[in-house]
Amino acid sequence: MKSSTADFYDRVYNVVAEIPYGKVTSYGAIAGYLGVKSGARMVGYALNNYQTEELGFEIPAHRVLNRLGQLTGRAYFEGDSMRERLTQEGVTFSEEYTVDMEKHFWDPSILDN
DNA sequence: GCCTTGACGTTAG
DNA sequence: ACTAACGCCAAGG
Repeated sequence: MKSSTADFYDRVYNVVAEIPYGKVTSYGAIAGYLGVKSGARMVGYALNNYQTEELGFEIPAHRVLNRLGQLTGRAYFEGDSMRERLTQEGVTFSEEYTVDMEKHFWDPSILDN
């Protein structure tokens, strides 16, 4: 099978779409799950590309944070919609723009189980 | 076709 | 413990 970049993006969207309500994960976790350990930046790039392309179904990109739980992509959302959505889902913040991922972290690996 | 930038992560100082 | 730099891969200029 041929591994193209579009494939990688598609898998990113698929994984992100599986993130449960009130849970969050990191770019690195997704990249690692997809087998591209050093592709954390590509995950974020994929999400950015998704917003512009818009494939037809929405994905909870606001539940994807960096490994520190910081909402690094909040600038790409309207105002504080990212933080507001997470708060609305019951996600707690250790700081204004830092999620307490110790309690809400979701590991993509559970998809294999 | 080369150089810069970027929703990250790890290692070195 | 904190800050700086490098590595990673893809896209745009």
